[in-house]
Amino acid sequence: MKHFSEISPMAERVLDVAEVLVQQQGYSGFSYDDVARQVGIKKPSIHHHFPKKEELVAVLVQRYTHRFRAALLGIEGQHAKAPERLIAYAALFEGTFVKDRRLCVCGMLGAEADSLPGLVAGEVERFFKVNIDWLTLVVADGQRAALVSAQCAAEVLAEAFLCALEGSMVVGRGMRSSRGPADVGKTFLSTVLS
Amino acid sequence: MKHFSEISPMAERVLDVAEVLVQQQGYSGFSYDDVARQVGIKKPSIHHHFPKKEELVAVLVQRYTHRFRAALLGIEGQHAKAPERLIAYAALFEGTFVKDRRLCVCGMLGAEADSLPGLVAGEVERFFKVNIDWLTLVVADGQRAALVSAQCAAEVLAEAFLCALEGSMVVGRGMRSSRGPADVGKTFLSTVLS
DNA sequence: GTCTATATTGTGATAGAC
DNA sequence: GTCTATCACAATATAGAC
Repeated sequence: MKHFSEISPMAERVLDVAEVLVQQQGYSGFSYDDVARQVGIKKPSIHHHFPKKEELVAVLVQRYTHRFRAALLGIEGQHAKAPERLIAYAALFEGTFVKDRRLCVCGMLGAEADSLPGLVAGEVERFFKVNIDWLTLVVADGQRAALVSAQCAAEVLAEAFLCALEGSMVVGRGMRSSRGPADVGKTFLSTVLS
Repeated sequence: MKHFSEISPMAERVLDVAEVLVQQQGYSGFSYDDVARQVGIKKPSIHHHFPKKEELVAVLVQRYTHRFRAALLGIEGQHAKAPERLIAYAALFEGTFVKDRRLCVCGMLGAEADSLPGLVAGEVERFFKVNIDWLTLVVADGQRAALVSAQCAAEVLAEAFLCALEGSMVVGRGMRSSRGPADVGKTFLSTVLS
């Protein structure tokens, strides 16, 4: 399989379109024809860049995870303390959700995990691991500085926080109204930060 | 559209099978043929009971919401205080998830909300409203008794709790391991209960 | 790289016999 | 109520010309 860093500009455009489609319709909800129409080339041309759907989406998730890691690095550079970092993390999800109530790519694919090809499922798993690992480090740091409640283990708190954010997008979509990830994240943090 | 209380035994079996398929594969991920094979009758016979997919799933969600309300009533009968009620509520989700990592029907459909027919989207919205309303009453009661943190409004806390539970199923599925709704619910509550 | 054409399979849905 | 047969269409995917 190709690595996302060595693909052509047109393949990049394909990924851009497919990413939004995954966020809106899910893996089984979008087709090569949807992508082709939005990109402005024909269906077989999409197959030229990504022979199989499984590969297209796997590369898409790889790129998504990579960009997420870059954003996490950005947060580390902008905020020194755990509480600010966790708020900035929630803002990442909010930024996705405010654009037409788009879901996190891996939130959507996580829900569909049962019917996902192996390659894709593996990349989704990796995304969540990366996020929980990073959150665990931030939470543990906050606990050492007595800025975050030490009532629960860092890893447990980290995972619960991630679940609340992912869930807020699903629930927010299911109800026409409701709060977004920023609000739910703030609520969660208000019970955990000192 | 038919009401779920006045359908034949065979239609009930169809709903049973379709419900699990929705939880595993989502609305766009299952087909009338999948249902037919598992029920043991042919595809057109499914259409006889539910002419359109939209109707089948709408009735399915109606029944799901109804059963959920019955379970909520059961919790009120078994537990008097808010903390116990909230723990029992999380156990409801855990009960679903431990069966082959099944998702909440409306967690799955909420993620797919963008590509859902109107009838179905309406029923999903109703499910979430019912749950948040009930949770809000329980949380408010707990706050009055000083058993639940009054730092946040009852409704806000209720919605965050629901999000954490729905999210725990999505994330739990996306990672091969991870905690289930019971663990995540417990973590959330440990920060909120006195 | 892109296209037309096509293979193959699957989908929701209907007609009409039993 | 269930079936066989069939429709119209959409899906992933490939062959081969340009």
